[in-house]
Amino acid sequence: MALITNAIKGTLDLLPKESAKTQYIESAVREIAENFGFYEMRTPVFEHTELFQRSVGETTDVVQKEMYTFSDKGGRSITLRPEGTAGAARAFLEHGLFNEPLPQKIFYLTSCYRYEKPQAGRLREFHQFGVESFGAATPAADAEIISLAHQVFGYLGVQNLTLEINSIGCPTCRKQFQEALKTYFEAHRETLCETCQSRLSRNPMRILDCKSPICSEVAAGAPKILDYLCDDCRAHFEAVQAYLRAMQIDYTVNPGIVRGLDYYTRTVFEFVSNEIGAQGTVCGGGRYDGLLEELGGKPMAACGFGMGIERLLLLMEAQNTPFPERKACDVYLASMGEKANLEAARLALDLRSEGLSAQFDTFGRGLKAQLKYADKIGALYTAVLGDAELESRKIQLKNMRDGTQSELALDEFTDNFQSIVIRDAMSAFDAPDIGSNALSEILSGGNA
RNA sequence: GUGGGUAUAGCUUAGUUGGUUAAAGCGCCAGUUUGUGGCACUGGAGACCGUCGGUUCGAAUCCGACUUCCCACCCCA
Repeated sequence: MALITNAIKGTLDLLPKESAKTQYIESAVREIAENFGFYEMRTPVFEHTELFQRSVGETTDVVQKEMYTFSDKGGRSITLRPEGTAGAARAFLEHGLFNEPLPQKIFYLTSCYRYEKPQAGRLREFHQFGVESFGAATPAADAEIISLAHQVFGYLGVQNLTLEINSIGCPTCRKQFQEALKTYFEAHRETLCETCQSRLSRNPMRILDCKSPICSEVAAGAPKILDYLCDDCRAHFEAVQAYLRAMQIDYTVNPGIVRGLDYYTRTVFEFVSNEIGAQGTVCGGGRYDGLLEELGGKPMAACGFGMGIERLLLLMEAQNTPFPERKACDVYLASMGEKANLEAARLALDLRSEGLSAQFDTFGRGLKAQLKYADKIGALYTAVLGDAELESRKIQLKNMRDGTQSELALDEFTDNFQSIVIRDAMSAFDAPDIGSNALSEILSGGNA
């Protein structure tokens, strides 16, 4: 088949077969966020380019080479969001949410766009679940969002994730640290890899998480940020850890954690896996006390994280995490003959309005083929409807799992079928005798 | 942006040292007598062999470029 074109590089189509898994993750994440008091915010896919330059940082890789930026017809420079925090912060300020009760706790579940070379766990369009706690300056807020992410992983049954935390200090203590780093690495300049040599002037903190064995050996002896934290930052970091211990969340302090977005201050953290390839960070975030002011608002503390949905899914699949099955078709209405076809359509609508999943033939198949189809789509029951049934006002109901067949009154089909579905659900829960007695009463009501 | 690998029906693959209508399994559709799924059998649809160009009497097969997807660097979720 010669297609006109294919999907854009680094993008994925989510087909019906796979969408149930993603929906499951999304609904889990929504529910947990709300349990924590975080409510959804939706912002546009695109923003003024300047927003990301100011928030993510002019010198970051994301801004310098990964953004989808274009001019619209009005000559504005527009950028597809490369991450979720900037838009959320903008909306928070624009709508005066700082006048609402603080902290304002929001979450988002959206697509993000980064022009990168695709590889395992890295796409050009990907999806993030993110959380922001605006206005909260205390260590409890850092710990709360970390525990939220932790709870998501626990709920979904994800295993073997390590939580790594660090503090990169506030602008004042970080400056001193960077000076110290620079002089240290300057002394080892010759042994560093090429990229790290260029990092030396740009952002020496990056050298700390270089994967080259030589660089990491040099980095091991480098000054530690934790030794340079000012008293406030140190106390904050200690308190975050105290909260994590109190909530029994395992973590390791990794002084090498350096986030690539400029807005971070103090706490930074990552949930990392080694089971999904080189891009192992499933969730990353931290505190960004300077961002709101940087965007033109009053100084206000905040923290948040982003979680990669595709990476999470990848990880769950790698671990064979069980997913709930998509709701099956309760009943397939197999019909033959013009009148029966019409009756099937009417019945299906009736069943559906009662919240049952019902399907009928829209393909023009014969009876046998309809049964076959019902089997393929996993229908729990098939109702056979022909002239004879129309005549006798009784419908043949076939249980597709055991093949048994029974007769139901056509005129009360929906009600009768509904009780059967309820009975099935009860027996799946191993219903006690009292329950089934009550049910058999219901069942004997309108049923032959 | 830099490397390495890859490309044949919807999917997974076969295709001999270039040689006629490119093959199989799965999947899809239909049938196996009259109104009943799963199993089996039979048949059918479905591929300009990633694209363009080159070599050749002749290219899925050889050569080149481009593209795709995969993996790693880089960076990040």
